[in-house]
Amino acid sequence: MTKESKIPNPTIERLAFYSRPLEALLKGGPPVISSEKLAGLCGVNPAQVRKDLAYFGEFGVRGVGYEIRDLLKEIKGILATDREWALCIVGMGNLGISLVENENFKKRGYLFVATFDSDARKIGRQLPCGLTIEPERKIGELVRELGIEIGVITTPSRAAQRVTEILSDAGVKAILNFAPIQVRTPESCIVENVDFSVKLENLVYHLERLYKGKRSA
Amino acid sequence: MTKESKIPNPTIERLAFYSRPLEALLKGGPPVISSEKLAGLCGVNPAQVRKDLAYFGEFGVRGVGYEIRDLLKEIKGILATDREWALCIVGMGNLGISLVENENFKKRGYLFVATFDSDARKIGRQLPCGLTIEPERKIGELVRELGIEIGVITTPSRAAQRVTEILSDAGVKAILNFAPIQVRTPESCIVENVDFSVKLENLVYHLERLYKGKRSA
DNA sequence: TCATGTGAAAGGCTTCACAGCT
DNA sequence: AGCTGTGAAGCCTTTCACATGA
Repeated sequence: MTKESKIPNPTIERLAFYSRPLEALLKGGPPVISSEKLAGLCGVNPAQVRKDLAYFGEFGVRGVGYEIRDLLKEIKGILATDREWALCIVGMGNLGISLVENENFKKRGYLFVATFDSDARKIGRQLPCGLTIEPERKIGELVRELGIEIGVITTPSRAAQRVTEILSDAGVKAILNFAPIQVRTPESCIVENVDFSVKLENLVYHLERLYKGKRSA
Repeated sequence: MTKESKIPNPTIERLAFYSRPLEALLKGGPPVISSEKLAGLCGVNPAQVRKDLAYFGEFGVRGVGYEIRDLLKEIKGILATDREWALCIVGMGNLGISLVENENFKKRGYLFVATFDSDARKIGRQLPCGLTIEPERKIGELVRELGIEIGVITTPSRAAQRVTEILSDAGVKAILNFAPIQVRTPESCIVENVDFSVKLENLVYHLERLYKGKRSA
């Protein structure tokens, strides 16, 4: 690619962010968009949009803007969302089920191909999406067999570390962890955490400040 | 409070983060913890921990560390999680249900007191937690009646903007949005977004780079 | 003329290193 | 002696402002 020396992490997050309105804009409207307009839709600075994109190449036309279809293709190529990824999920409570059944993932190429739980009462149950809940001891076997690269953890906190180890031993290279705990992984395995409560705590902190009449950003 | 001139946003997120292991440590073990140990548990730099806490006061004892019980109390006071918050949720699909039924929220004082949906087939259904799904037109009435300060959006993207407006008109002051779309709100209403796919896109970007043997942080 | 691409400046956050207490 | 609290340095990210090119 172009120069790609060192890409800021926030840039990667924003690329994913940019792709959302671009997808919507594909379905009608002008075929070209300016950095200013895209920035407006995403709530960021126009220069930010240009700089983010410029890390990876020159996708725009000066005086005109960015061709939406091309831009989206480039972004998907950069993020590697132009291919399908096989995922498994461990912990089939309400949250696990809601993720597996979520159509947004499938649309974006994230395919759940196996589901696991440790609860004997859940094992063997068939889900609406067609998958059957497997026992945790089958993780190693199925990860290898199905070429699963990403594991999703939706277990209670106390099980998260154990499951992380099982997954990384099985060869999973990336983990999306919904348990509100910091899991340790070997170098070979990347983790992203999703913690809803942290977001709520952010909100209530700022709410409280507003109530007290303090100015904050 | 102390000086509190301008608190970095990441500091607030980390405070929530710190509270997780502290809660676990309350149940046994030594009553005091050093910034180094807490930092280790959270995967951050010890100086970061000290600086974060020092924005709000002097909670530690030099040469000793931080009293766990006191520190947790202070953090909860700062984040305003030492009181209960009334929430409502709009969009009772699988994700909505999993949030309402999630015990973690209740434990932290986030109480769902009303649930809404626009689908006539769902309205009137009683949930395991005891709440009944109400029609969206009742949002205004119930928000006022129950003193709801925070709204959670788990609708499809296309409904998210409309619901945001209904909620903010009703007087909700903060919104936690799970729809993968940027919603616009009046100044009086704060938003936090949770987008699972963005996290996955981050993971696959880094995975792809690893496969290609490129070094990245 | 218009909007991109990009050095340079500004701003914000993290880490260092050590003074200050216990 | 040990660990906190904190100015200062360093690093990273964002924003500005304008040269560049359609």
